[in-house]
Amino acid sequence: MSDQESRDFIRQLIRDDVSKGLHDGNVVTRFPPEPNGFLHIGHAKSICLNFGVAAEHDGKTYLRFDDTNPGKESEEYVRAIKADVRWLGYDWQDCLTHASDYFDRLYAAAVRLIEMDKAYVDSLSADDIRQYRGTLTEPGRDSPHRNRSTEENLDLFRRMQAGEFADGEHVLRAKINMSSPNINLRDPTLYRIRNVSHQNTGDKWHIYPMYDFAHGLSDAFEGITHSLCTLEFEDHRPLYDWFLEQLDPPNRPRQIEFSRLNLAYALTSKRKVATLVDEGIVNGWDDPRLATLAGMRRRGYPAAALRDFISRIGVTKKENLIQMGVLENSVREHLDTAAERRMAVLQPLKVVISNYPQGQVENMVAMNHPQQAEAGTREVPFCREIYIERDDFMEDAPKKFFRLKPGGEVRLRFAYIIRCDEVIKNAAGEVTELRCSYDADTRSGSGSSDRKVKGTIHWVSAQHAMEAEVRLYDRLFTVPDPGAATDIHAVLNPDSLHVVTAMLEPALQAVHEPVQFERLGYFCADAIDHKPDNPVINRIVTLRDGWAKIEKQAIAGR
RNA sequence: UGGGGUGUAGCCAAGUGGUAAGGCAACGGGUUUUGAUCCCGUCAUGCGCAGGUUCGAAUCCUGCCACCCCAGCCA
Repeated sequence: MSDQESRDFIRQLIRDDVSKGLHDGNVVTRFPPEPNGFLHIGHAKSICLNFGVAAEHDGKTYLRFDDTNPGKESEEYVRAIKADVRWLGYDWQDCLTHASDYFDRLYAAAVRLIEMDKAYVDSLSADDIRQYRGTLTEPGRDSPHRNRSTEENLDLFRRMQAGEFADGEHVLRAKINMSSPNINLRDPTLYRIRNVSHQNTGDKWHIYPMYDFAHGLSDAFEGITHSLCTLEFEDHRPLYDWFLEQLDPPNRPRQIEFSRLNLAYALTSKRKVATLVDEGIVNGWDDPRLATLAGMRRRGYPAAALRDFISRIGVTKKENLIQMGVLENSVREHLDTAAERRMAVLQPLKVVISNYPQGQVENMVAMNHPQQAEAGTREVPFCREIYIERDDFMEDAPKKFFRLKPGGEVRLRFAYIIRCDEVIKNAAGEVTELRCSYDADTRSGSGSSDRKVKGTIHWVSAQHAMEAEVRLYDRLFTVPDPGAATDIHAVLNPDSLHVVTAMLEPALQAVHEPVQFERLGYFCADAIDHKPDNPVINRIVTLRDGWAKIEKQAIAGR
């Protein structure tokens, strides 16, 4: 753990609590997603914070599904969320719960509030309740049902749960203060009628608790010491505390707010992502173009890189917009140290080495990692006909172009230096083949020549290469102006997924399963749409497990 | 315009009265059989603004300004 990680205000505050002996020095946190969609990069901040801070104090963290709104939630999402949290590297051990696990206790707590004359059944319509609530600048008015007798409230509430009423006929409200300057305290709804079955409790309940009522009490039931949530719940804290004061549970959690992660150009709104999925614009919540954790996993982002990214951005109460480059830098760093290198050619251009013996095959020794000898080596077959990347040749090359051009020389990585002698074109004037000659003294590692050339390029043997379909992905769904665009159609980029044919070297073929080619993710270190003027574009292709990395050289003049 | 928050570089972020850490980005240079990596260097006389207190202020006080959140029977 770095100093940076241990210094945010939440960690300081928790450290203070622990040193003061609060909660006997225990730290218990929770990550409470609603199972109504997949987790995205924003959730990673909350997961890392909650699990991280508890682990630092040998505490525990609950994974609690906040499933108080049946109909919008599903078991599919529960499974996906568990998988994502695990993949991110966190273990909730035996602390897996649901708000619905507490429905009985929550109901009992509501009854107690009624008995204390702190809650009542309101029979106003949703519209009327809104009218009575007042506005930001005007106080609200008491509902005509606010002074029902305890007996009548109890009876009505029991019958709400018994299924005697239709959705919306009644709600249970807390009796607090209709003229509070904090709108959350103007008699908030505790329970509403929902005659639908719940993924966890079936048809047992006809009423379901609201977030504010369920959340703080669930925290208390679980012995949560620090309930970390995002800034928009700041106004809810007085209400959170009100429930605890009224019901006085043995454990008193404390709510602390921090600012959510906003990643520039990334689409994280559940509603919008759901729309993309529902309309078939992406191939599901784990589409590699999405900023979901599942999408990033399929894209080849290591979980450790995501954790590192989260630790870099810090935890504060300030609104923020993190640049994509910070994430990409974390990913690049992790891939660079861990990923083995392979060569591949995405857009092949045939090269015939005319002075290389017909039929001869040499096995060139290639390092699997340029810095880490432990990664070992592999043999890559070399012969007279090879493919190079079309972009690695330029007929009218500018001065600064270091790769192959007519009459120019370039190093074939792990092999020889070649010179371009002849450019062959078709009737349309397109370059179809290059005739080159090689310098036999420049074989890689032979030590027989210390000749240097400026450029080094990838290649694959035409005879040994396997042709495979590879999906290339642009970066995450982007918006032209991250602050401005809210219209979902403005963010669509349907051309961002390409299926291309690549020529893969044998060592990559071994880990490449053709039927699962979409396991190949694509990562733009310096993406085209990000920095249109940057002449250097580095592509890193990664495999998710048993993965390799393919790099390409820069493309000049783009 | 009621209530709750937040302002330190292009983006994050430390700093808690003793003279502005660090990261990303950017820029300049070196090494390199990936134009990658790596290495070296540059990048706030300034902390939203204006006053005040103090030997000394990003830190304390006063007054402004800007931005974000709240009027679901969503979370």
